[in-house]
Amino acid sequence: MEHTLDQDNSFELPKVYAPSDVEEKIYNYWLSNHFEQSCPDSREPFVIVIPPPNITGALHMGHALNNTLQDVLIRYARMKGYNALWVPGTDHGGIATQNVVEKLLLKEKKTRHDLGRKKFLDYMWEWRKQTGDTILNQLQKLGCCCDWSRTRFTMDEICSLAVNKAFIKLFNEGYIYRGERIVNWCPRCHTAISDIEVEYKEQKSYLWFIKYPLKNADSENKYIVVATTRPETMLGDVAVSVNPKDGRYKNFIGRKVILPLVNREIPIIADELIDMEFGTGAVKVTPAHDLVDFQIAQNHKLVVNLKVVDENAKMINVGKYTGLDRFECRKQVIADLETLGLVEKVEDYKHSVGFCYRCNTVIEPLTSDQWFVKMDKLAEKAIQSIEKGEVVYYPENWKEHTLRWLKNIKDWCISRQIWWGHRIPVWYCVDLVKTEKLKNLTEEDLNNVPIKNYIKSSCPPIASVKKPSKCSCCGGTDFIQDPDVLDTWFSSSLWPFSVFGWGKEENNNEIDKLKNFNLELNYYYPTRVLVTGYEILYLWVARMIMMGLYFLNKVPFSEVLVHGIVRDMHGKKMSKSLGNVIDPIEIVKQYGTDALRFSVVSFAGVGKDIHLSEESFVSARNFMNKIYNMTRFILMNIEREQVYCIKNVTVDKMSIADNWILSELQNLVFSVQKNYEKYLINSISRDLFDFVWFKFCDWYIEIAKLRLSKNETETEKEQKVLTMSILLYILEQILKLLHPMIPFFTEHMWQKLQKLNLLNDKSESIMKSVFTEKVEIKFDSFSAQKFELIENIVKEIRSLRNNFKLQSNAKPEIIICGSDDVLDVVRQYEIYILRLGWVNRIRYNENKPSHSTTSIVKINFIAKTIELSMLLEGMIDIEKEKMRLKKEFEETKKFIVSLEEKLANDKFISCAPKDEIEKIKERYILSKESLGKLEKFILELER
RNA sequence: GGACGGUUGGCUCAGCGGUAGAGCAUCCGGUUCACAUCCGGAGGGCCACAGGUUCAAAUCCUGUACCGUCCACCA
Repeated sequence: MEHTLDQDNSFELPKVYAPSDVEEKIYNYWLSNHFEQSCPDSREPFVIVIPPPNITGALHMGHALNNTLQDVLIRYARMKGYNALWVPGTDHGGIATQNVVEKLLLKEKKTRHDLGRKKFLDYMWEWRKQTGDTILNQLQKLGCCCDWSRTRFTMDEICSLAVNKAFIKLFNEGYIYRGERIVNWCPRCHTAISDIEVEYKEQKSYLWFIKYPLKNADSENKYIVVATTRPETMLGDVAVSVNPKDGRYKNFIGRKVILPLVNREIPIIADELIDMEFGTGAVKVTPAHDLVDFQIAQNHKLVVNLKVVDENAKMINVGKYTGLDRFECRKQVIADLETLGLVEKVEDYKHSVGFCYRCNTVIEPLTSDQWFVKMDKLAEKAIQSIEKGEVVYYPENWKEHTLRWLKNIKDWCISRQIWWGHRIPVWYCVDLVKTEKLKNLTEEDLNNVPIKNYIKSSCPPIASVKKPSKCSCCGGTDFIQDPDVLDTWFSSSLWPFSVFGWGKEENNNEIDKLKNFNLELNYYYPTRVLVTGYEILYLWVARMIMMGLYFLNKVPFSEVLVHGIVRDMHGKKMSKSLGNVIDPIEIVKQYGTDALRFSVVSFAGVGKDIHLSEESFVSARNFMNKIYNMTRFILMNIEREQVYCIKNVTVDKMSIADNWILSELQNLVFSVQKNYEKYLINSISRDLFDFVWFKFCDWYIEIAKLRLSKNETETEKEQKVLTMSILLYILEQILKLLHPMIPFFTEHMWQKLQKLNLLNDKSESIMKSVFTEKVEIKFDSFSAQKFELIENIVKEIRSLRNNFKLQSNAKPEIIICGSDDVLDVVRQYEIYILRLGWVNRIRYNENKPSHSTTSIVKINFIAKTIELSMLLEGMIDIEKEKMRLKKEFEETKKFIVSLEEKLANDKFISCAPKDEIEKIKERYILSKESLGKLEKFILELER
């Protein structure tokens, strides 16, 4: 087993960083040292449970985003001294998974019914063994430091214990009931699904106005006209309903109509639920296929289960229409009604239609016997907790959304008529008489017979994992288990504690592994933060809160970090059918894992969707190369016999550049910590990018080169050691700061530096290093401020060079005029300007010759200006110079006017904060000074 | 029907009460001993629109438009 990484002792690195060469090695190094593992100790835990991906899943950008964020948080927490644990695992994925496997079977021209329940499940388990861990392996490629020794699966032994325990407890305490209700039925998946699993989409359709002939029609009123979008369901109508307040229909209430095509007599009733504005104000009531109609029919004690569409979406109980597909039947019904002259009109109509979120088939609402969880009391507890702030949402607005949903919660249909899942632990006492007829059937066959047909309806069902020994009601000893399985989200809702072995008590001796689970549950639960996209906030997150509170009396996590959805550049959700998918694995191949992670994290504003294209990753890839070369440069300048450490760095020997970069580092370190607390990961990545590239590389390293190249005198040697020590210190800090986002690169470099004994922090792996909360080198912040002088002068020189199209190798002379205090600093650090401005010589306080161009450089921190002239023999066009200066003169003048207005404004002086007024005053002085100088230059040119 | 979010340079986004920022793209110039996946410079925005609050508004409030999302018993 490989416990260390091979790193040679050389200070040289190849010219281009090749992530693919090192990533896998590094990941194996982590694994073999178990750095990602956690066990309870005296530290405070920081726990995340992964939103378990479906076993059918292949890593997509959404996973990349979701898991990178979690990995960043876990790595940061670990460096901050928490006992960090990230629990990985997968979800069995109920319907979705069964669909996938059924499709595979179909290729062999078989259905699940051909195999039968047992064989089919064997087949599924085998399939899951083969491919179910694909996505977890892909997470490893992403660099995720989950504790793999704790990998769970919602259908493994440990999680199943929790599922059974939870169901039985809820059942015995009266939260679970069975009842005939309208459910959302998917005719393709052949199961009920819950309300939130239905996806509504706008559809273009028609609104048909159908005349229902009145019984005992009078001359005035022959018909009542109803409007419907689903004419085929009229065959199952049990009434026509109007609003009791509707004047138009006052005389109709209580009368009867003859339902066309079936010639059934149905009443006209009045119900408040009817919207008078809609259609004709009269509505057909089809209780078996519409939720509202079901309620109305119940209110009026009408038949509620007159089903005309069956579980296959075929018509039943409707004479000649029986057996037709529902949409086929619609056409027939309309045709027949037209023949009878009963279609008054047809209007174009847009309305939303429910689709199965798993297979995109139009949902058929129908009455069915299902298991439900009573949600009101569970929700009430969750509402209180969220309102008390026991769970905090980032961003906050999801709190309100969740509360609103919880306050309007409906009972949760948890039974599914599929085979893949946790079989409902409920047993029915078998009616031997009824079963006599079924005697020759195997248990396999019994599964296909509605349980009503062979159970004793008088005996209550018993919730139990194992077959009960005796019926408490009739003493019978024959039982049959409910054939349905639980909604996949039922097991997911227990995830934050099922992964820690909640449910163990009942099975104490059965699984050795569970020995420590009580201890662990207490230590790790509740977890810290849940990271998820907003699309499963109700489906999953809210339910976890309810279950956590119910079973453990504690919310399962104190924070919810909500991120957005990954979309393409046109704002479309990425999907295979649209062909706009960007495969993270491809990006990894092309740009490296770190670049992928850094990109994704940079784009991910809290709660905001992110838009990606192939090009989105280029910038991060370039950044990786930049920091690679930055490291490479520093290593190139190492001298073996020297010792570099922060002890070599003393304030009195430091330059303004040293002080400046350390002060900038300090600001960075503070803001990074603050932003982690608010989960503003994208701000962190931006700040790091800016510091590293624009401050450290562009300025500090460039200046450091000066001192690194000189190595003769004792002072020079001392200066070189000091500079190298600072460079190495900052490099070390940059690596630590970046590590949570780009773990591979930073570990790679850490190992190298550690081996060369160049690090302050002696941790063997950067994963185990300690986050530096405050810069450990003392620096002088006043000196740091002075760096602005150098920066502004250099920028101005560069700008002038480009303006006058100077050859890149040309080294002009410049003249700088200003007050002594400023010039003292400039003189001291003249060498910086010579180098960065590519200037030959600087003269001070001399008169500028006519062949020069001049600019004003503003130095904000002391509110002074300096004059900067560049000598350009034969390159000056006096007229152009005048124009340039005049333009600047005018702009400055305008600006001064705006400042004067402010300062003359009494209200501004009395209302604005002091700092602000000071700032304006300084600006005013600065601009006045500039203006005077500009005027002088112009006059000189005109002479 | 309700609610939420977005609208900032050609593109992707940051800024969220005090003189408009970054990356990419564009243009100009570059083999100065880390990096052309680079270096230096430049152009480009009355911050969707209309009102209001404020000494001061891209930033707060109200309304409108467009885009996006979620929720609802749209028959």
